Amino acid sequence: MERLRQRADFLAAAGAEKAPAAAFVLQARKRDDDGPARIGFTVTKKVGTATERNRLRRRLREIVRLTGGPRLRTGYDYVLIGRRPALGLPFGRLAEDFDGALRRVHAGRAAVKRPAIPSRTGPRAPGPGEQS
RNA sequence: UCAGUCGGCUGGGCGGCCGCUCCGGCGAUCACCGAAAGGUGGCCGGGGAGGAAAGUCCGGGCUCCACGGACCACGGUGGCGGAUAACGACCGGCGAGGGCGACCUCAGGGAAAGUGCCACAGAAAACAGACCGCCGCGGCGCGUUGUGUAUUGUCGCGGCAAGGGUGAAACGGUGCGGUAAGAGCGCACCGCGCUGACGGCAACGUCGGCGGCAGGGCAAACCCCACCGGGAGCAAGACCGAAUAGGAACGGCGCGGCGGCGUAUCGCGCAAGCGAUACGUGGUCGGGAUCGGUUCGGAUCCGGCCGUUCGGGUAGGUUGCUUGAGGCGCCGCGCAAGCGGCGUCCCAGAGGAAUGGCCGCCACGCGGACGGCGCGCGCGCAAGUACGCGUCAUCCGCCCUACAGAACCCGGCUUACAGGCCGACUGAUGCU
Repeated sequence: MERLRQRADFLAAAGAEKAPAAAFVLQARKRDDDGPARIGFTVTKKVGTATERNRLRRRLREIVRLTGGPRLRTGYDYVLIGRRPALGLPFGRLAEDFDGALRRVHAGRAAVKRPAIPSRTGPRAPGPGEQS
């Protein structure tokens, strides 16, 4: 699994599809090439101390390694932004949330050419395009 | 046995499955990403967080920059000795205070160089002075049958600072003598100042002599004195090095505007033709510089485009990057901090940042239940029994571990921390 390292890649992913969950926010961006899927992690200082940030990033990384592997699409950059609840939630729950977020992110990409989204009198938050 | 003081160590163990990172070896010489520099990818073996890695409060190494010296400014330190690469930290003495004690805590140059401050309270806060008060004398009154004395009130003059009260602090303290009352006025002890001898490297201590006491506190208010101190930091620094913009050199094609003619190509059109672009040709108008030159006129160059090369340098990459005032063991020196010698070991090196995720068993700890034993105590004639404490065994549950994550490296300090272990010492009490 290739990791995102460059700041520019993170900034590019920040403007793409987002899928928030209790413990994290998943971002996904389609690149122009067909290279392998890459993933990066963002855990800010707001989350907690250095020990807590390390632990949070390691749990997220493990979820991606165990459950994400075959589901990540080639040519995509993913970014997981860690949130504080990820420290306490059970591991199985985190895996389910990641699975759901991945589906929403891919579906949102498919519906990206819809002009119908302003017509929906719905949520102004950049939430998921569908309810799961 | 109980109570306590000080110091040190430790910071769960074993196993299973799946991963991460670094090093070495083998394999491949290939594939992928990138413009390049460079990076990623296989198999085997080995290494992989802390006592605080933290705060970044001091000190050093290392790197770059600056640099003749002195003074000033600014900052720091402040009894003495030792140790060190260095320090305000460390070790051992010294002083003051607290504790029965082991020991703990605190301040540590100068207040007779100067300035400033001392709130509130209090009469008075620094230079002496006197609110209540104490004492004497005088006048008037009270008292007395009268006079005097004693007592007492009030006014005036004078002496005093013992007592009261205020305060963080009140012009040395306590006691005795002394006195009208008092006062270092006199004496003893303590304190203070000066001084001598002895001990100690020294800070200082011990003993003695002299002085009747002069000099309130704050220097963490300014200040004075002595000593120390260049600045910035691994995002330091070194090397490699895009795109874009800008710089330099070389080469090539072209002077610029306007209209004319010719040729070629393209578009539209059946065609004639029209339009656009490029090249050639000559006409007219025109900016700057240089050259030879009397002017006219002429020549070259610039302002334009294209290509190649070079240097600086951004993103990015590589390095610095872990062998070091290093760890461990033994011996020697030292009360100690620490120093020396010998032997031995290599012990994390990430970089949007590895050292992890899930699980099983065990140990430790905490809570609960029940039972056994011991002790205390209540009830009871007694058997016995309620309650509390300690301990042991079984079962169940909880935490399934505290504080916390290297970022160039060391020496200290400070702060956080579930628990466990060890040693030295002190005071009570019991037994021998």
